[in-house]
Amino acid sequence: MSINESELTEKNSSRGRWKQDPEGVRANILAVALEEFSANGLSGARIDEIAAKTRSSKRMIYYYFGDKESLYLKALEAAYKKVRLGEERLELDHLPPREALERLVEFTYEHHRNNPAFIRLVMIENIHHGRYLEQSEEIKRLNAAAISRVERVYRKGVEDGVFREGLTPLRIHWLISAMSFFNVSNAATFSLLFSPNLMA
Amino acid sequence: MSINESELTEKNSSRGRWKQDPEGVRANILAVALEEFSANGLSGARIDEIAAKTRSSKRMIYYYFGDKESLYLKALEAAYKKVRLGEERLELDHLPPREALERLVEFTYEHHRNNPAFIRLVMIENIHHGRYLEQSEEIKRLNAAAISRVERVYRKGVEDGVFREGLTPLRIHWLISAMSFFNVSNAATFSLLFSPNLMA
DNA sequence: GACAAAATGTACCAGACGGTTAATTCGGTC
DNA sequence: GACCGAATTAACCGTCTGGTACATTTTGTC
Repeated sequence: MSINESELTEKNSSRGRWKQDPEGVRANILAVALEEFSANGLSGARIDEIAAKTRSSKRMIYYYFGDKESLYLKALEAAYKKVRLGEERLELDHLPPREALERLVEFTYEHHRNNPAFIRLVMIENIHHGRYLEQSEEIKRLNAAAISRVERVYRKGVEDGVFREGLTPLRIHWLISAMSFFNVSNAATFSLLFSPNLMA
Repeated sequence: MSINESELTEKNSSRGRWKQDPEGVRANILAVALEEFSANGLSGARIDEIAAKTRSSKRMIYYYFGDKESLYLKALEAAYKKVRLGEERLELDHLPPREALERLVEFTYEHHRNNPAFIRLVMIENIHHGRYLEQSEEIKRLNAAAISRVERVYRKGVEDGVFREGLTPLRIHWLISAMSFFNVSNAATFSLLFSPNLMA
């Protein structure tokens, strides 16, 4: 799943001797697509532009992904996979509830801060009313797992008496997301409010 | 050029007598544009589509607004004008600080909830890194005024001893916005988490 | 009612863009 | 070393879409 950037630096000087590397090409296209879609939106992104930034060609995009929308969906999937996998690696179940929650919050905050592309993709998807998210059983599964993780931590916390009752895992997830998300998502419109004459 | 134009077929049965209403046309175009841009983004919105939903024509859009980006900017401006004007009408200065703040929070929350088109436009603008907001002195002015309002309320509140010190008006504005915004902005991706099997 | 200026209608275009066709080359296999 | 399917290339294509040219109608003014 990692993108191997080694070799491939062959100069096809003598012959048209390109290396075949299907998985690499796929991953490379996906990475570029993620960046482009997140920067320009689904309709704003240009297949030709994506192709140009890729190590391969436009034809390959269609060969592996079929059409623009499918490519977008795969990019979205990849982005969600990354966050959720990161959360899973925290191994919250092995921690006392309070620390688990702290760790989750910190991870989420840092992840969002370091991955504005993900945030923008989610914003874009929300503008589409989640039309594409909806089509991905994979993403639904990943998100359900995320909620489960929160639920396990919360339940244990309530049992231990360190968390108050009456909250739902969904609400907790919402709170964590909201605070971490908005900071990044609305950074642009907010940074305008930091203009000099406002800092009096 | 040819002699026989044969144009009297049925060009305008009732003597093409359309009404002229510049301001109305302008406003109508803006309203439709706001809706379309907020639904499809800057690149996703179609001028032809906007024109079709308008009472006038594509020609008029270009006559009054020049090009697509300018139209988008004017729509964005109109949206901001509406919120800020709403805030101004609250007349917070005439209220005790605590009530003023409550009133502002409630207004913001309700406004965002009732104007998802505005929220989506702001999201779209953030995806563009605020490239267009930046160009509008009008919006900057409106936002600065909004911060000032918060500042006056906060300062009076601190003087009266009902608010604690150490906060900045910007931070307060941020908090109010964040909580009201996320609810609407991420409604789509979150509603998927409400799927039946998650409500256990 | 003549005239200019503002406002609107009609028809059209050039380029962008998503997607395709058909041919070529690679990697492995027998 | 012939053969086949997977991978890849290069050249196209049809349509969509932002934008325009030009004619025409309305309104205000003298």
